[in-house]
Amino acid sequence: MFELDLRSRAPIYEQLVDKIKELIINNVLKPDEQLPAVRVLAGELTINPNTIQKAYRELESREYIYSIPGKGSFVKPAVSENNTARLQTLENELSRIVLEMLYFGASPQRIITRVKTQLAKNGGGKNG
Amino acid sequence: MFELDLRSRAPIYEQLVDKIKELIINNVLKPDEQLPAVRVLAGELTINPNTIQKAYRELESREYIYSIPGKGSFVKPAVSENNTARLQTLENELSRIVLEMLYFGASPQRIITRVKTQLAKNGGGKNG
Amino acid sequence: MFELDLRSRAPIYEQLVDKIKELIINNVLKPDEQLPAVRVLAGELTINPNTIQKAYRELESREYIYSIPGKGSFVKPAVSENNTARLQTLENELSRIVLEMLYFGASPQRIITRVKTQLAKNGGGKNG
Amino acid sequence: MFELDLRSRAPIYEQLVDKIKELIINNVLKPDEQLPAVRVLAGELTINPNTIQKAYRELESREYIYSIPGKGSFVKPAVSENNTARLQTLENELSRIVLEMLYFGASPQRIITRVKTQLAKNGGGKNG
DNA sequence: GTGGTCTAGACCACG
DNA sequence: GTGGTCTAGACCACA
Repeated sequence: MFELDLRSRAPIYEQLVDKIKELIINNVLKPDEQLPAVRVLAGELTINPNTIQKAYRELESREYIYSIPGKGSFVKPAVSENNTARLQTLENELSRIVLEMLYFGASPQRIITRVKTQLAKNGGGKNG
Repeated sequence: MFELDLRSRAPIYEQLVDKIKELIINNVLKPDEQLPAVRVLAGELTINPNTIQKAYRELESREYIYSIPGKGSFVKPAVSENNTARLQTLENELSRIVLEMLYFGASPQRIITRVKTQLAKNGGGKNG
Repeated sequence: MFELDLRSRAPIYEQLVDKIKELIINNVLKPDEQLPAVRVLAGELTINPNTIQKAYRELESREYIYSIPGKGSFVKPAVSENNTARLQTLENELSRIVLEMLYFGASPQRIITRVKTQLAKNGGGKNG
Repeated sequence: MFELDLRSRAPIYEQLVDKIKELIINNVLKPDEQLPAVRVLAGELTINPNTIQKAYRELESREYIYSIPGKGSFVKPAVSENNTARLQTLENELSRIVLEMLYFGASPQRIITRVKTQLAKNGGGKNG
């Protein structure tokens, strides 16, 4: 299910967070779908259950998933409202990256093309 | 000159690196302009000179600045060549962010507009 | 494991970097082998752990080793690609040294022999 | 006469030492030829006379030049004897570099060719 | 346990 | 004056 880079500088739990976030955003994990149980995933990835736990807690606090005690963790359906703050943050990041690409010599054309390609792949339907 | 968040999880020296990188990319700090002396900046920010030095050293190894012992630290003029690897990384980040914006409800139109606005501001001249 | 010259003008951390680099290049330290822990090595050499860490950090940014926080530091397997710049630098050094050897009276024959001997020892297999 | 990189990390006096050493080894500065006076050179290079002084002192202690008080500094003729120690050092450097080139993927053939080319250019006559 | 961060304060090389 | 090096010792995050 996941591929972790145990050699990476990035903490394992953070890699997990990013991977799961990615799967959710790409709609691979559907809304309200149950995530693998902590122990199961720990077994599969042969890493410490505490690390999984930490990743899930992190995802929960960032509102990508929700947990029901005794039942498990589930993908939280995205709400297209009240995300102003988050979108603002993302827009700032976007600007920063565009600027940095220009600084390193990317042509405006190349940047626009890249964005449009990405949008063509994912922007047509509703989240995927 | 800078605003640091001493409570943040991000190390101070890394915040410094990011801020200065930003100032350089935004051409606020011009090529070959001298950066504040280690001790001076440390005094202004009331943090340890070693922390500043660590940030400067990091920026130097990432080729954003250069330091001349006994003289000071200076903004390194950008060379727009052989940045393939860096640009690749940035493009991946770009894709990720576009995807995440879509997930949080931003319309493709809004994203494109934002990018074009940014390019209009900075893509015409020479990073300025 | 190492011998340091504390009186030398060369900084301790730099001597460390050179020694370790040498051990890696000579395949004494094998790829993915763990380096001594910062505190352990500091204890053995009776120098400050920060100095060791500085050396390790330097080696990491030069891509000779990689560090996993909480795990340790390890020898990074060499990738023989895109080292054009580094090889160029080394070739210049090579020329300089050959020239200097001639100046101090070494015969061309002696120089060639020395190089060939070195290549015979290490150029046949895979750096071993 | 010289080109100094005032932005380089390398101290100016050291750059001077290297440049002059190079000129001597390449026989551009002939044996017993007088070097430019400290003040003159300082004027030409617009750097501090102390820096020139330091470079000359360094070259003298390394036996590349000799100074006659009140007269000036002169190129010291190379003696092809008693250079065993120096040649030993150079051979070690040579080995180190060859090894490092191999490590970074240079073929033995490429290394040999480079050395032979250098020898062809400079190894025919007596010092150049 | 590991490496990473930060502080306080000393000393040195350079120009 | 500048940046560079080093020490001593504290605290934190990760697994």
